[in-house]
Amino acid sequence: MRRDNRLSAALHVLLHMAEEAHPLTSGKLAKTMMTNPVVVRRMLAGLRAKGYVRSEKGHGGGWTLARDLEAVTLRDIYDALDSPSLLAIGHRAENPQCLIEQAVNAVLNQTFRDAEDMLLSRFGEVTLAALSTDFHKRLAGRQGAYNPEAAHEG
Amino acid sequence: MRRDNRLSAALHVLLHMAEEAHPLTSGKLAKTMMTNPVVVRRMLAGLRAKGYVRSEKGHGGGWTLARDLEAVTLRDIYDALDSPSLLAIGHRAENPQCLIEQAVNAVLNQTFRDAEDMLLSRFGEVTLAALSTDFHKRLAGRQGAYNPEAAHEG
DNA sequence: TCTCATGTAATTCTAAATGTTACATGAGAC
DNA sequence: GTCTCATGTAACATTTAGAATTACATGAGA
Repeated sequence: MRRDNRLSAALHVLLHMAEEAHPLTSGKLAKTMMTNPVVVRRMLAGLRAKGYVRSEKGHGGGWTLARDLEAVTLRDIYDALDSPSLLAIGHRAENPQCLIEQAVNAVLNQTFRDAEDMLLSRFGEVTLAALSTDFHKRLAGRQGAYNPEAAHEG
Repeated sequence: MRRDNRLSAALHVLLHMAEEAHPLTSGKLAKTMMTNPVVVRRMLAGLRAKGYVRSEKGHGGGWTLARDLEAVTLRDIYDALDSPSLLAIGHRAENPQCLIEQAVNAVLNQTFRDAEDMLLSRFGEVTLAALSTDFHKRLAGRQGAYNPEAAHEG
């Protein structure tokens, strides 16, 4: 099954924005993400609607963070992306007449619910600030300055 | 995201087989599952390879269970279906040069791994016998005899 | 040898993410 | 004002993997 990358992509974009003082254009971000500007705009539109980022048109325009990194969790971003489904497996009919199917669904549903709850609560525990701290630790380990161009070569 | 139904479908089929003393044809099972005989055969081929079911050709042929219900867990079936991916979300590059992407992946990977482990260990705890018991409880509650035809009407 | 059922390859259908094109809108720069 | 830059968005194309279908070979009774 194909996997939805939007959460990963959104976090990546947000942290890049956090490293820059000026607005970043969707074109620039798209190059960073090796994707298309429209894909970036589409994704960020959801975050803007929830107030996590701002966008401005015209010269010098682009995207900027609208919130403190401490104030935003992965859960917030996940929700802003319209809560894409987390699990790749499921079952056939939601309200089957067949009692066997009901028994199967009962077990699977409970298990799936628990797994989703676990994922969401984990997401709620991690802030963008924590991710940023981790990034800067890695950066210090490399003893290099931040260079978004070089970071995405090859 | 579209969800993979094979685990649910396989469990459903296996429990139907458990209720019948004679072999069930893929055509009959397909009608039960409102799907196509080839889909059923393809799915059951994986289970047969692992020894959970048997198939026989010709008159009176079809599919039968090859193991005790107590001896098979949902995990066994999941593995026999070739371990379809459990999570619908993921990330972009597995070994990104970008340190931001690395930081993002580190958090997401750990979370995803934990969720998958939880699902698999849950699957390992539930036997087909437990599902069957649940089914028979529901059946007793309905005070009806088992009737696979009626169970899948409408 | 006829029929039934599986075995399996090849093809098509489908849904959802992803990617692309095209063009309208609005904000500076000049 | 108008040119350029950048977002906003609709419409369309591509991709991917599961699901469904078609077609035919194989083998086991009746």
